[in-house]
Amino acid sequence: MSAVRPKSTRDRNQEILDAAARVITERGLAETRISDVAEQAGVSPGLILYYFDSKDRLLSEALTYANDQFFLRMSREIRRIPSAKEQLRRLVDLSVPGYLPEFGKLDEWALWMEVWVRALRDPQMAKDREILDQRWRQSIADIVRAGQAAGEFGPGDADEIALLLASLMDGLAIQVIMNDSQVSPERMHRLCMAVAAKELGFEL
Amino acid sequence: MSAVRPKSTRDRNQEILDAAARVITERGLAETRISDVAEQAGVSPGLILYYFDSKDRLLSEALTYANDQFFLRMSREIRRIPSAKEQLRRLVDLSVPGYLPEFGKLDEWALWMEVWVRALRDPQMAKDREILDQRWRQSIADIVRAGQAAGEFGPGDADEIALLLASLMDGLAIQVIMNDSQVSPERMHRLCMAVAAKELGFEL
Amino acid sequence: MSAVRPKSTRDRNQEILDAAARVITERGLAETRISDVAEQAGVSPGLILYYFDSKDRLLSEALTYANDQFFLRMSREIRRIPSAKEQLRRLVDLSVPGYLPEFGKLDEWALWMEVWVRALRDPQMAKDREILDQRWRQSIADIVRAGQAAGEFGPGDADEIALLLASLMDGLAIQVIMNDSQVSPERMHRLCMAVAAKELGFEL
Amino acid sequence: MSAVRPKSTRDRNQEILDAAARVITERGLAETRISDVAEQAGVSPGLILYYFDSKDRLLSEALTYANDQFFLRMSREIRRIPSAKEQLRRLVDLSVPGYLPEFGKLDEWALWMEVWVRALRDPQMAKDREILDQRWRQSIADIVRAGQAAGEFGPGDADEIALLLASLMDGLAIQVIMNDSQVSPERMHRLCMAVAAKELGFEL
DNA sequence: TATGAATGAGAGTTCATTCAT
DNA sequence: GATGAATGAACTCTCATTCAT
Repeated sequence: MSAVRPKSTRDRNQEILDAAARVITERGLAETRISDVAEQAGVSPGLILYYFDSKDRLLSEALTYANDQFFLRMSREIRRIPSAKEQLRRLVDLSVPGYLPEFGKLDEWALWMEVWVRALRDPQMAKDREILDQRWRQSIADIVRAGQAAGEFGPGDADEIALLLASLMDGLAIQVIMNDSQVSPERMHRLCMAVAAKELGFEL
Repeated sequence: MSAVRPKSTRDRNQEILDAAARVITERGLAETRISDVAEQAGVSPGLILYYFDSKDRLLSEALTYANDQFFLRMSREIRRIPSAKEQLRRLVDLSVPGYLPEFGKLDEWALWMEVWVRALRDPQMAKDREILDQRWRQSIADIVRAGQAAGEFGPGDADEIALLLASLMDGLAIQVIMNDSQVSPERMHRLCMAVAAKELGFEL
Repeated sequence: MSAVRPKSTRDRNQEILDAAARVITERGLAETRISDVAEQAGVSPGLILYYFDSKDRLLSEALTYANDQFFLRMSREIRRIPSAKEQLRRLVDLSVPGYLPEFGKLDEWALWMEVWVRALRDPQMAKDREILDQRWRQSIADIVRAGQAAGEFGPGDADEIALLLASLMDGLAIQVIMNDSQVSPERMHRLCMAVAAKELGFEL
Repeated sequence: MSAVRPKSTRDRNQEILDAAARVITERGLAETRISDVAEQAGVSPGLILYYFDSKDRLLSEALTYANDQFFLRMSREIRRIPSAKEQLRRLVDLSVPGYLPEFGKLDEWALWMEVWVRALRDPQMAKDREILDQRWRQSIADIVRAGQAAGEFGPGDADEIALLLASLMDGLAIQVIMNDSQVSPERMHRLCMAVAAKELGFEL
């Protein structure tokens, strides 16, 4: 009934983080101002600082928040797939920027690269990044182990293979989101699956 | 008030680019001020703008310049090694951050990551990055082809293997320079060489 | 660090324009810095840019604003005078710099000259100047027509006479505010009235 | 024979003043940089300061120099005309900006307006301006007196009439060079000649 | 004379942050 | 909770001026 109802702290927090992630994706971390985030969130710049103590805090939280969201979405989706091989394929599908037309090219990876650069000098960010990355590799390793247990994959050190695949995807994704003329999403996808097939001994 | 002996334009240009690269490595692109570069170069801030029309121009040039320098140094060194396998090993040695104690950990890779982030929104940087990256993959592919011609390596698409190795190194290096507790320089080195050995059919 | 009680946007706007006009009058357009205006207005330099997007914008607006104020003050005063001849005399009184001891010599005319110079290259200023100038000549022409209707003045093209008188005052005022030793305020006043009397056929 | 021959101090001085006048006319005093003048003169910025002690000095001298040149050119031309009435007409012809198609519209007047603004706060410029202006009015008065002596003109205070005409031309010229839609060069010319005819009792 | 590298003193502008309302 | 006026600390960039060559 009331025209303007104050939102719960929790809602506002998320709204602002969402807005921040969107702005960072669009303009890059360095070009993101508090007022941009405020505008995107439809609130005043002052309110941003009311919820987050400083710009730095806001941006850090936004970066990990967005990555977290991505991870959760992907996990939820993959958990529903019965075959490990298909899980792996879906994971690659979703990780190759621009491979699935329904997802933007930049979105997750651009943020992820900002995380890297920031983590170089921000210890908290570095810590967060390590956690996120290990969780990511862990979930790949889990798929590998599940596939091995199910007989879908051959033997091999799951953690080593996970590190290989995760790193390869990182390295290739960089070039894909840069629109490198020689590294198309399709080529990235093919190479990732080829390496996975070779390492895990399955047919493509 | 007091003028100092002028240097040749060419020298100054390089001096300033060197200084800029050093500052960017140390503080990060976002935290690099013109006055930092000036101080590092031992000149006045005004002079920086005298040689480079704007801060943006300076930083862009510094990034590609530094990468170029790295590539040339590595090429020169590798060219002197007779065996392709040893060339590859040396290339990995030099690429793994912190693997050789005589090289700093950050240096090249930190700059390289700044290039990525910047290239996302700066078309000129994007163009430069693509050129640098292709040259890099090319030189790996050349080693592969030479090794195949010499019978050191087994068959395989040299360009594909080069892309695989280059991307893998990119992805792993990120984690290594982040001091990821699970990805040491040694582990990165081992994994790169293992993949190379497997793909190229040579003994470690 | 310490914030001061905010004023209404409208008030602040006028305060700043007033301050700017005062500073321009005192120091000249070329020597007017944002910080001068800020100091004069008793606020921080940042606030000036908060209200006016740029220094240029501020100065342009200040110039037309001040001229506008002058015109309104003069109009209000003249409207109260019943006789056209006396209206004309009062208009000349107020226009001759330094003629009335209670008015500063520079004030309006110095600003007006800055408008001229700026209008030479600033299209917006040129447009504003034309409007202000035509309004000014119009109000002289109106006095002339009223006097003719009332039989105080003889016949003649009111617009032509207005242009003559306005231009003559412009040209003379320049020399008066320059303190030209041969063109005193009194001489300017006498000459203007003499020309008016001759053109309009009234006794001084 | 020698490729580059140093110019005489006198020549260089004039070249630089000419260049400065041209730049000021084009860009306005406020936007004139030493390097602009240097470029226009085809020399290095350093040399400008070698001939003129400071930017201020240079600009002041350029302004009076250009005005001086204009006055001398006009005087020379008028002296050759036998009839005072025709002398006066020619003087008006040359003074109305844009009236004679072979002369630029801005040129002299734009510089002259810069003189006014600068003279407000620069005592030396003020002194120079007064001299130039009195010389100008004097030469008009001389024509008037010559015409009266020759019986071309009726009686009247020559100095007063000169002041009237000079001021009227100043005031009208401002509007003409501003491209005021209601004050064309022709209208200015007509009005000046009409006032002259009325004051001096001659037929147009 | 002439050049142009080099300096340094600003100036405008941006923007995170504060705080009265 | 929410706003937005206000501050002030940077920072980039400009430009007159100097001076070794």
